[in-house]
Amino acid sequence: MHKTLPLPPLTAIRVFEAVARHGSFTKAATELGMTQAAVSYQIKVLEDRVGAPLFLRRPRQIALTEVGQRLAPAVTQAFEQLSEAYVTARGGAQGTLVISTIATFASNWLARRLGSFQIAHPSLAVRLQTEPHLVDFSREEVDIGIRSGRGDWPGLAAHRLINADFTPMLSPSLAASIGGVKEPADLLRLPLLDPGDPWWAKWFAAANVPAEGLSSRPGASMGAQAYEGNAATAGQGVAILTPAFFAAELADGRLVQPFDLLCNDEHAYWLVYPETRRNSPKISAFRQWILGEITASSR
Amino acid sequence: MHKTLPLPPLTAIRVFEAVARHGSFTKAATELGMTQAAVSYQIKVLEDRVGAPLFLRRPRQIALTEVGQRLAPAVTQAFEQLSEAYVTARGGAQGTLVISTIATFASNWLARRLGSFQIAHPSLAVRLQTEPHLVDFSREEVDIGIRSGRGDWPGLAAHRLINADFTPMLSPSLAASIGGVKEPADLLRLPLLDPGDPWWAKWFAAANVPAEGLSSRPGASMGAQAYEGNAATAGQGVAILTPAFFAAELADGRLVQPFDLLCNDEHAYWLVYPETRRNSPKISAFRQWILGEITASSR
DNA sequence: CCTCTTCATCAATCCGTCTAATGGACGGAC
DNA sequence: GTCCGTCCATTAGACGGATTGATGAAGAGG
Repeated sequence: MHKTLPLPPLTAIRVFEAVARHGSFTKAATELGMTQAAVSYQIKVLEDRVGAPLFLRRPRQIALTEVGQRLAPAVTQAFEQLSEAYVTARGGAQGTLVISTIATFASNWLARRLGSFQIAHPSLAVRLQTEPHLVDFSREEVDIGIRSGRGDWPGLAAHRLINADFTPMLSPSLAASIGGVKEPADLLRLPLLDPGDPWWAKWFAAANVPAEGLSSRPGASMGAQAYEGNAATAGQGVAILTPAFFAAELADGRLVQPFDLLCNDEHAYWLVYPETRRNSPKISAFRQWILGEITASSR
Repeated sequence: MHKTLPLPPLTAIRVFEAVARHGSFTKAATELGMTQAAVSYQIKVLEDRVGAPLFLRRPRQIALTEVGQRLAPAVTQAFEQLSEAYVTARGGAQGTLVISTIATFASNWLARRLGSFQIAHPSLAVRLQTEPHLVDFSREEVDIGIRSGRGDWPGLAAHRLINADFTPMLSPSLAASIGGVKEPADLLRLPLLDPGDPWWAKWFAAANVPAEGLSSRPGASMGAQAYEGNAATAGQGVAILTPAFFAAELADGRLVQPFDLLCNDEHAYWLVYPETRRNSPKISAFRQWILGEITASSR
């Protein structure tokens, strides 16, 4: 049976290391930011534990005893290794940012802007994961998440990015094909992309247009805004989309938004991360960047 | 300019090491002899310092994050090194016993008994240094000292070994050469070894023998009991010696002590060592042995 | 469904560590 | 020699980090 004898107090070892390196209690105290008295105390503690003096107290200088000489190099080396590992880990911790997002946001918003973040933070590697559900940050190795919801996740900090507003959009040529879209009811003369989407019903209701049997209308059901947006851009029909996801298409005229009427879903897209990590450099870097992008694009 | 970033609390690192090794907070707590709550706290502290989670909290088990994986091996290695160095140092500290003694005691008492100590403690290497003055234990690498004096050294523990008694001794044949030594004055008919030794004057005074001009008597002055003892054994004269140093010669008849009258010097031979080290294994081993030898030889 | 195990959290406590002041020992300057 | 500056040791006292014990939440297994 082999009983491992307990290590002496590590603070004492650390102090010993500094003293051995400097050959002086006072200088070690300065380096460690503590009093010479504290150093003296710690050395005494360690000497008690080891069972032998570690230093010879000579006038104006100290010298390592044989025991001390045997201990010092290994201790110094161990601390160097520890320090190096810590720095590396810390660096690694700051070097990779793992984002868990939902596909819609990734493809319609993040993808085309992420480049500017990477340019701003060249030392940060970004790993983008799209997952249907909000990850549990304590179980998965994820730094930040982007999710839709109400922003009320316990233990998580949440910043509202964009509202899940929706309104019909179509290509200018498709609008022209019926002589322009002047009022909401005009849309019913065009093919609706995914007419079963509950957003259509909501929007027509808000527009005061009776629109029964929408879900029975022929049309494609694609389920992801990116696809519907592409289809609309190609002039294949009218899609009901979140404008913030198609700012570029609206700006350059590939899509038009015929009506100002926006509906929304009571929920929004949020940036979320564990409250406790709010000060992590990479997290605040990303937060700062994305919130800046949001205000810039809504201007 | 390169600022060394401070290491995180070492207790936290130690806890982390144990947790990483066991893959369990609870088991690590058991190994470290503390509560699971304390382990949890320390890990959190370290995670705060590192700036990233070190473990993924999965049900019924934990797993290292990437950062943790990078940190753990180096930390374990560093602690192994530390532990090994500590054990070695501790072993070395206990493996060598440095005795600083005065020549007289070494040659007349210690030398012929030390063997039994080494047999009793085969793992202890003994280094015997003879020095005229009491060393300063805080400046010289010495574990124990044997010195004559009054036993009142501040900061030092002192055990009386033998009194510095003295009485005349001579070889049986020399005594027979004058028909036997019957009374103190008979000694004056024989050559005295080192007649200038103040011990002679003291002893004759105590014996009520007028003995003027002792120091002017012809004789050898050797100054060390060992030499005088040898000379006396060889029948070259009468020496005034400390009986405890010649127990063997008295026992086997090489020397005789004609009178019971002992004088002494007010001082004795002492075993001394720093009070603070009284519990050091090698010191108590030696103390126990030498005090046992003393009582055995005075029995 | 209940139980057991695991980790997280909280408030209260304890003890290890540190500080400030002081003293002793020594070396160097004058 | 005397004074001064530097160094380490010691002490009492205060602070704060570490620890505890109780409790809660989550999940696995019977």
